[in-house]
Amino acid sequence: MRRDVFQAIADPTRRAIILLIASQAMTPNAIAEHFNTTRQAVSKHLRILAECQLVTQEQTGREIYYQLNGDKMKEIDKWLDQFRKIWESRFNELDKILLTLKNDKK
Amino acid sequence: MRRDVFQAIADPTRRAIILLIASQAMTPNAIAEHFNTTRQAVSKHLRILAECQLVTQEQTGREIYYQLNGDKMKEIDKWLDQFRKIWESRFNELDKILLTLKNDKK
DNA sequence: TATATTTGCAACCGAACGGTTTCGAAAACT
DNA sequence: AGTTTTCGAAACCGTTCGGTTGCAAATATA
Repeated sequence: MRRDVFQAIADPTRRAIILLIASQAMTPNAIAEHFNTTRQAVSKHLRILAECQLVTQEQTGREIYYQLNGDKMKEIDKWLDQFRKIWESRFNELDKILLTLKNDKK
Repeated sequence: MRRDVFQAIADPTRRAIILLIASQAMTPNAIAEHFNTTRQAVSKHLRILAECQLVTQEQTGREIYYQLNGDKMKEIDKWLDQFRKIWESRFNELDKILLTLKNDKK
């Protein structure tokens, strides 16, 4: 299937699901109550989220609790890190210019 | 069109383009040289990236330089912030437990 | 045991996606 | 002026996506 985290968070419904279960594990039925779609559609989204390990399942009886996997969320954060360095270096360059202007004033 | 940042970064080629032009603005032809697709395919990706304002264009003559818009990248960072708070609070709870255990030891 | 609930899975459908090919417009070069 | 280069836009094609409907399996309840 080759699902990755970035494709998983591309869909707004899936992002809403992630936000919903971030603070508390929930069952598919409970999650589906928050959306205007069928339970099966939510189940499909959960399957995609599980495939890329963004959520983990925990079965108790016939109920399955879905929980957010924070570590996988950090993968996105890690990807953003590449650009933070660039932003930072750009800011430093701007900083140098501002410092130069300051020194020129004196 | 309804393009948003999350859909834009869902495609691996687009993420590669973003990384490529992050440090230096480039023309579509120059970008296309880095991929095994046609220039038109890259142009399509650039259009999508431009639609959600992840990249900005700057025309000089017949060449168009595409540049990454860092502010828009921060939108992703902002979205992640919601979860950082949750991670943090979870850590704090764990921290409390650990502290309690420590105190019990004494 | 019979019935209701919770869930995943398969089939189907219209829309969107990613790609190529083709074309036209504008700028640069000879 | 004629040619080359750079680029976006349109048409087309196969695949994937998000959704619904229907069904089967497993657990709980009467």
